[in-house]
Amino acid sequence: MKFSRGTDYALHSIAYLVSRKDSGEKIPVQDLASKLDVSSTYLSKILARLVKHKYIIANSGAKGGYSLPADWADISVYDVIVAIDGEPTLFEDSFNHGHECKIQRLMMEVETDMVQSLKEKSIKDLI
Amino acid sequence: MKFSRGTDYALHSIAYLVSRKDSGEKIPVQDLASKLDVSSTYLSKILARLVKHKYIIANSGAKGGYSLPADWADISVYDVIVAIDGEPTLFEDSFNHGHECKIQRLMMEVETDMVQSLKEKSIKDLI
DNA sequence: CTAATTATGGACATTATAAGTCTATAATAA
DNA sequence: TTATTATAGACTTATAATGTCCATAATTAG
Repeated sequence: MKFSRGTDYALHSIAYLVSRKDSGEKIPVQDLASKLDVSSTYLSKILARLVKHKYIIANSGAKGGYSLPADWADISVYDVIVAIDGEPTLFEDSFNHGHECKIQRLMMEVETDMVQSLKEKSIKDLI
Repeated sequence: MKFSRGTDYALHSIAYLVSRKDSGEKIPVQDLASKLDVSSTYLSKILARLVKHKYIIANSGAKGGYSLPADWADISVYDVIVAIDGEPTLFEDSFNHGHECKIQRLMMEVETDMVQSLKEKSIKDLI
């Protein structure tokens, strides 16, 4: 019933990138990892998924690191969650009674509301 | 990011009890277990938690089984979830930056909305 | 009363998944 | 061309949910 720690790492990483965006510097994973007190190899894996989705930009080589794309302000908290954990689903009905199952339908409503709510939360709100 | 299967078992069990309440019969765990195709020993453990919270009534002995309390209609989906999984929390901030952490605050909003939504869903809606 | 029936509880085993590590490789710029 | 950075795969570890087994307690039909 929780989002993964990876999502937490991702959100904090992006938040840090946003806070530093005006400096123009690229931030290597080591910097982020020590900031968040997480192993850099593990954080790498998390960030790689954000790169795949183009929510951050990876720059190899000396003076490289991660930076934000031009359209960073459009990213929502929902986007980050999907990139890390996949589609958030609150409830998996073990007995697939299908659409006529009231329990399923009821929980789906809650899930839909939550997703909507997450989509409305922008990365901009993390500043 | 999901509610446990136990919650699913619990909701379906209660829904069945509700659907049969007019018959006045007590439903033994074997009946519920075969209905849901779950082992009865495991389902027992789930139901025991509902009994502790007085959401269902256990009756030992021959012709015994589970039944509903007088105030069954007041039970919410939220109540059942708390009884089985404990308080639902969507997000556990690994870096407890406390209240000044925007990420934490933002996710807490989503969580609060979800809890509110679950509290509004009544067991009556499962009929 | 007593025997059959039902629930409860504790210890244990299993499984699934998240979390994390290690190491080799690819990319890039100084 | 070398140092620096990211990527990727295989692997281990940790943790929690899930499930089993068996002994015990409660209750009621007969």
